[in-house]
Amino acid sequence: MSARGAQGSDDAAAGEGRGPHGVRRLASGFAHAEESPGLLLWQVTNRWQAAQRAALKPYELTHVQFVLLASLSWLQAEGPVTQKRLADHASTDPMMTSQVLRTLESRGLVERMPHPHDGRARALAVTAEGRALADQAVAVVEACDAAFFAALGDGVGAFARAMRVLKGAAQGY
Amino acid sequence: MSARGAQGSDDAAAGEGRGPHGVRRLASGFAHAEESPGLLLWQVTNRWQAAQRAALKPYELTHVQFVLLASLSWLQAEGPVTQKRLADHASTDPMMTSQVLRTLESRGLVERMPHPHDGRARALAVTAEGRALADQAVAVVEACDAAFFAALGDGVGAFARAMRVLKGAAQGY
DNA sequence: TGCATTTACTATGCGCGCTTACTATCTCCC
DNA sequence: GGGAGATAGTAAGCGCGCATAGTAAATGCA
Repeated sequence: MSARGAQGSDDAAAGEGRGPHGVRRLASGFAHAEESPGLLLWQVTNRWQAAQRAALKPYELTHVQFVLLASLSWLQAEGPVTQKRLADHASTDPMMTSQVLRTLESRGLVERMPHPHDGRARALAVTAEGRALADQAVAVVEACDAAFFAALGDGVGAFARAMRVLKGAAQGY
Repeated sequence: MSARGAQGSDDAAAGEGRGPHGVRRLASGFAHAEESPGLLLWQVTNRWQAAQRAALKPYELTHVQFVLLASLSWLQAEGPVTQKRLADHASTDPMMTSQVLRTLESRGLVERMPHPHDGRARALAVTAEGRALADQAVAVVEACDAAFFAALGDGVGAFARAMRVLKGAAQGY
């Protein structure tokens, strides 16, 4: 990429070691947006999504489509799965879940049948084709994930733990 | 990658500490999507964005609009800022940067003048109103950020370090 | 039993994040 | 000087992520 050097110099000089937990400054006129944990989180996730997108491209699946397909494969062993249950498990928005599932249905990867006991709900099922695709995709996604987090080395365990803490803390929103 | 025996009967039990870097399994029939680092990263970021959205709502700013506005405030002390320079600094997509800046321009928060030395480029500037809004927003965003990462306690330093490692590693995409 | 509340799902709309394709300008190099 | 390639920016379009609002069916409670 282009001006890595120039940017790196002023960024690093200004942003480094300000305080124990990233105390940043709000000067009289402008903010030092810089590298807050949240900003880093956002930027890294964007990169991660780009990596996932690239890995899933051969299968014509988006990241969310893959997550829902794989989650459904996992869940459906325990009986009929509703859209809400799937959305809860995957932490996806119910509205988006509905929309993505209809896309997957139109591609013949899942089925959305009426629920046996609840007239409002749908009973979801992965088709044979969907299952086969998910099996392939899982492999490349896990390889992609491993490559992405390889830079952390042994630190990936601590990282995942921190993520679970944050996820749990943010639950109460 | 590593072929492993059948795993897991249930979510929580099965997902815990499998190996140094999250070796998960692809069983005969279904994937154990579970809690991979990447999935956690994605879910946590969605929560963080929701928190930011809520914090910025009173100012009628989205997260990206805020980032670009604040970044521009920070950058423009060093001379004329082009859209590309801003996009590089904020790690945002150039296309989206263009679009968001025009939104900010229509609200009178930034100006997009012709660049003095480059006929292709734009010289960006924050208006007085934009600067005032950014100053207010920075405060609430930082408070929001602090609250979000408070659950990590002292671990936030290690977390930010890990994020920088991942960001650097993902640079080579 | 009858009615209010809750719940599962869907329609619409906005903004992000990115892809592809295009114009206009700048820069390099002959 | 002049052409080739790189670079700054924009147009159109797709899918996620969510807010708002609405329908229909299930549940709770008198």
